[in-house]
Amino acid sequence: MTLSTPVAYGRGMSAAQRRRAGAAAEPAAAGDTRERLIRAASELLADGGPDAVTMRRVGELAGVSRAAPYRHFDDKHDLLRAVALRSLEKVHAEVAAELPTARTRPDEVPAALRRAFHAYLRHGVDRPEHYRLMFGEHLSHVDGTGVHEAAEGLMQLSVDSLAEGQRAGVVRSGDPRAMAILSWSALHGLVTLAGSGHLARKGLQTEEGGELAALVADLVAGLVRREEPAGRPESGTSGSSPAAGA
Amino acid sequence: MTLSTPVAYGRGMSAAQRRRAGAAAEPAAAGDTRERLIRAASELLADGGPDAVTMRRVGELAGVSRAAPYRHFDDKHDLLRAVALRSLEKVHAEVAAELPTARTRPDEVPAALRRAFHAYLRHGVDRPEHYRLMFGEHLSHVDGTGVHEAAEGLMQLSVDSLAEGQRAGVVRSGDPRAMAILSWSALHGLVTLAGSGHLARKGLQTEEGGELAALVADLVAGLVRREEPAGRPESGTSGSSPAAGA
DNA sequence: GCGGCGGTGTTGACATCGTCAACGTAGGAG
DNA sequence: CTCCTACGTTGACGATGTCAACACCGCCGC
Repeated sequence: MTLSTPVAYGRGMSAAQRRRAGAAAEPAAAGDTRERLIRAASELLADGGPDAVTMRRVGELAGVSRAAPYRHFDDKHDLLRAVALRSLEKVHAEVAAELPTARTRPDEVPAALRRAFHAYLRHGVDRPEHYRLMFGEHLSHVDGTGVHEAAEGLMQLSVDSLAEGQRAGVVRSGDPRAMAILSWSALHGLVTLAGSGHLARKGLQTEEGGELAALVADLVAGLVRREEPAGRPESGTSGSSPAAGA
Repeated sequence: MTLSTPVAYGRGMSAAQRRRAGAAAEPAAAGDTRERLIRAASELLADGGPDAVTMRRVGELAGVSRAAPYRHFDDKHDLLRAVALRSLEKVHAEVAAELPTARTRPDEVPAALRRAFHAYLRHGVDRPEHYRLMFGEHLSHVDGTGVHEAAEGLMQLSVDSLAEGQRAGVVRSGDPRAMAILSWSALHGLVTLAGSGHLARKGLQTEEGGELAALVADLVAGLVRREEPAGRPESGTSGSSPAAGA
């Protein structure tokens, strides 16, 4: 496929104007181009997969020329790293918003954990390309500057809430870090499996009731101390006994 | 880096002769070049990561020209798919060799599961690039022809042994498929985490005693019915209670 | 005021890559 | 013998990541 649209980079362009227009409010104007580059790369990634993310296209979508990104990022990897960090912050926020805290009533902890795990799963399944970017290829591979730390912070969320749950007496005893690693691992695996089509994917469409939801319920059930207060309808597929991972 | 070795493609070659020779019995000599191409790609992948796998280099390493691979594979993806399938077969064999069967004595089931899980982990950690190829990017992404099925077969191994363990009364009850999915997910996550450097990696050097080994022990402990017959020394890091996932 | 300077952006160019088309050859089928 | 098919080779094309060279613009010290 040959791209037929040459795209007018003309100096006139609208970049400058656009900057002026929406600049005022936020960190908008400062590093405006940089911001647009990240967003462009992110969009291309989501729409067309990793192969669609091309420095030229990123520049084009951001309204600059093909070499402009190199004024803001060392490298293509560097740009992708920025995208990954953006995504990690987002997941972090989404998960943290659901996680039980010291103020959560103890009997609501299991439900909170389910919601948090579910948020993680949903994020991974809804944005598979970003997920792969974060935890797949480039992260460990080349560099991890910042990404490692961000991922670490993400896991720390689990560690903290599990410890919290133990203090409240609703999470069973054990090294919370080991439990967090295993449960995060399981979530990670579920995202991968689901994204690969190995799992029925429909399970995630509604908040509850799907196959994935059932597996998450199993996972949580393995973490809590006894029986959860049955706040939810039967969780479909899964077996009867508490099944899942520390 | 400019490659300076032009490689002598001599017309003589031996491919045709070799084909005639072993054609009858197996796929042994048949597709000699094809075989070398796969191995070359595999080697390049292991040594230099995905970016090092280039059709030109693959051809060169296999002793043919840059376009020769296209006589055996549709595509670069097609070649990589063949490599992935090769790896999957290998993991399958390694895991299957350790997995408990109907002939395994019930009290040895936990140890067998530990060994099998460990074999999976070791494979993933030792050949990170191949692992990523199998379960990372290209699998779900573009095509999964054959790869999906192979991965499915891999998981079926777990399902079967869990069911077997249930029949022998040493694995707790529950839907074996759900348990297999969660435990495989956890393993997958552990491989990813370990390969990303999020985990201390040293744990895998010796068969037992490392952090990863401890996590595997936790995982298995969550699957078995009661207490395992304490065949192993204390497993370091992990908490006291059965921790891990179905 | 002004001269320089760093930040930002642009185009030109290069090596490399995946891939196709055209061509050559060698051995088996007719 | 001839033709066909399988296999391999080189030439070429478009696309890509990246660097070098150049242009603009706003800000600093003089």
